[in-house]
Amino acid sequence: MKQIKPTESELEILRILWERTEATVRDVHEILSKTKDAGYTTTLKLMQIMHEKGIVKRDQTNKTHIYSPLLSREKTQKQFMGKMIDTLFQGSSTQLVMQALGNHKTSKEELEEIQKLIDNLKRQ
Amino acid sequence: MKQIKPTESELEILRILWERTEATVRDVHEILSKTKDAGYTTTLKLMQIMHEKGIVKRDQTNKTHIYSPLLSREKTQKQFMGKMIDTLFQGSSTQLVMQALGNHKTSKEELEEIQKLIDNLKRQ
DNA sequence: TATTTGATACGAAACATATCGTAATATGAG
DNA sequence: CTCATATTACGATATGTTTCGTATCAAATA
Repeated sequence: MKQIKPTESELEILRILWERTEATVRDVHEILSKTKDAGYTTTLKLMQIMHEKGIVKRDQTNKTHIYSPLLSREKTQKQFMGKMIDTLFQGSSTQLVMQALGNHKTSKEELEEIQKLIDNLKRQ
Repeated sequence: MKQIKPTESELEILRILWERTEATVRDVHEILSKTKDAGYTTTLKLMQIMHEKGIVKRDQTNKTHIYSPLLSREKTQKQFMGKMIDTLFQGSSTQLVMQALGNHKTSKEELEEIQKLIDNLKRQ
């Protein structure tokens, strides 16, 4: 089993691809350049590398290639969460949850949604 | 405000320092080498770099230096969680919590502890 | 005191990541 | 068809991370 671990920059690109399911380099670059200051070829190169690594696939029937993610958001979330829980939360996902809830303002509605989930989990 | 972001290897060392509040290079290396295959000087160098970066402080009154963390576990947790929520969970800590709860087995006691926290939060 | 042992310091090498300049190429406008 | 433009490809550079060999030094010990 191979563990592909996207880098920081790759994650930024993946985030965009996850949102729109597919995009060209220009699309991605346009969005990226709103918050980040890098040239077009930089984004291109990154996406080419991601393709080599198997992080994204691309349709190159047309001159302008269209990229889409091969790693699912869920799988990637799990992967990073696992690492995080191990090294930062002493293996306890509960600690992580407490941290997350304690430090970020969460609306009443969201809290209730979480409660519902917990009730379900307890029932098993 | 400077953002010190420990690397992967640095986190592994920090984890050990957080657990024992202080340790020598040998201590750290001993523990590390149980799970990782690297030479003593590698660990030493890493800890020296961490010192330069201000991630750890060291008492060098004796020949054998004693290291301790300068970054708190809590602060580091927050930092990484923040990044994670942004890039992987669309800014929603709730989504992260749901993921964490859904994917890892959590005991009934822990679930109740979380519920207590939620009740408190809702009361505010 | 001379030797061994265990520690730090230093520098180099091997990788990986991020950035970008330039070249090649296809497409569409005139 | 020719030219301008948008795109990909390629390669080089800069920077950061990880690894380790060798040198140096201090303390214990024989």
